Amino acid sequence: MAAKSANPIHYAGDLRADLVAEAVRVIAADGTDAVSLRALTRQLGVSHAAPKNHFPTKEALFAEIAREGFIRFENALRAAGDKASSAGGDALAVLEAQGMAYLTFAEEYPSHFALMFRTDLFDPDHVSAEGQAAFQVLEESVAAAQAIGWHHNVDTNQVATMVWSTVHGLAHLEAQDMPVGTDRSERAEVIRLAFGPTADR
Amino acid sequence: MAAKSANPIHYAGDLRADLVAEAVRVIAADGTDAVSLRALTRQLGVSHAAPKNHFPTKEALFAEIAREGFIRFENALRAAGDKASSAGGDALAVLEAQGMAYLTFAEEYPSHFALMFRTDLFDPDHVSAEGQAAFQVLEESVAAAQAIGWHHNVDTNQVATMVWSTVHGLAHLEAQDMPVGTDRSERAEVIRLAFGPTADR
DNA sequence: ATCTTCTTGTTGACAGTGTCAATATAAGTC
DNA sequence: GACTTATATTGACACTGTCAACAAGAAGAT
Repeated sequence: MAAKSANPIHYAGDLRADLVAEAVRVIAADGTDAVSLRALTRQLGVSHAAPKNHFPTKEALFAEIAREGFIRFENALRAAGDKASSAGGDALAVLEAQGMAYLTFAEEYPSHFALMFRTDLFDPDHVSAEGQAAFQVLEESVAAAQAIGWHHNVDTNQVATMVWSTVHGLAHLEAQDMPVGTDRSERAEVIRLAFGPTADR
Repeated sequence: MAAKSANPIHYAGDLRADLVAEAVRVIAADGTDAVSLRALTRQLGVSHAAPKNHFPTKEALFAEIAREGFIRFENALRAAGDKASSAGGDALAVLEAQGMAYLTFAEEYPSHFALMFRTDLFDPDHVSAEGQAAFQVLEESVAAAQAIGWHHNVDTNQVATMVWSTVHGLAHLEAQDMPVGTDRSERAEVIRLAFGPTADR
């Protein structure tokens, strides 16, 4: 009867998923710099080199979190748009709903959001597909809003960039706890201000 | 005749300034995570503990760079506003000029910009005064634009937040080399889109 | 001028980090 | 059964930020 084997070979559970989950926790608490692979392994009760099999490098772990972030992100945008649409909202209402979803996402998944745009922490090529898919959702909504008259005489790319920038900037400033001058409860007003009716609609 | 003394006691130059300058170089090239105090000392030819006298910790070095960033930032905003104003531009033209200055700053000082909003890398209290001063410049310009009719019936804080978010978001996305869908040469159009004439002006 | 104190640098040590190589065990495959 | 593959282990390496103890020169006081 071997006394407490020193070699429990297989991890009880999904180490890959648990590494991601634990890293997400650490990032939310103390930022991306606070992530230490060895600390993660200690927390999960495995040896310091165990992550190697799932993520060859720390960068790979970060890339995976960012990738998952972009996927959830796109889903959140689509869900918000669909909901607004089936509630009878017009194309501009859909766009506003997606803007709010952007902010909600950044608030609900701060760790993912913190990584998604940190191109210095991982190779952006590994998530470019997911990132472009997310931007495309916004771009489609912008085009739809233009079709009903909103900024109808302006290049779609430009309007989409404006929309994305506004909502991304607010999300980023809020994520950094910047004193944005206005209360978070008034985010909808701020978005409506940028997306709001123009002279030609 | 002492052969190449092993103890050059005083650094020939301003070590504090050189540490900052070298760190800025590294950040611009490889991001904040690539900054290593020991690598900096090697580059400057001093011992690994030399920075201690000027920056007790790495965080202090980052805070100093961010602080300098916010100061230059405020100056850039003021200069752009003054220039537009004395060129005969109205309050809205001033605001647009400051928006462009925001983007130019992020482009010219990418390292400072990368640090300024990284509240996980240093104590934000150390730069809050400089940060608020910069935001106040924008807020004043917004108030002036409202005085000539632009979004005149909306809370100034909300409009200022919208303005800041848009311009900050675009700067941040560009800094991360995100495919913002529109060319950089069209940034002015994007800003004008967000700050542009509304139904009531 | 001498003594003292302060500033700014030095060396040496410490625990902690990511990554690699070599190894061992369990699970899956023929 | 034997063989391969996947997953984990230990041990090592160079590197990191920080601390303590110390030294040399500058600045000030007497």
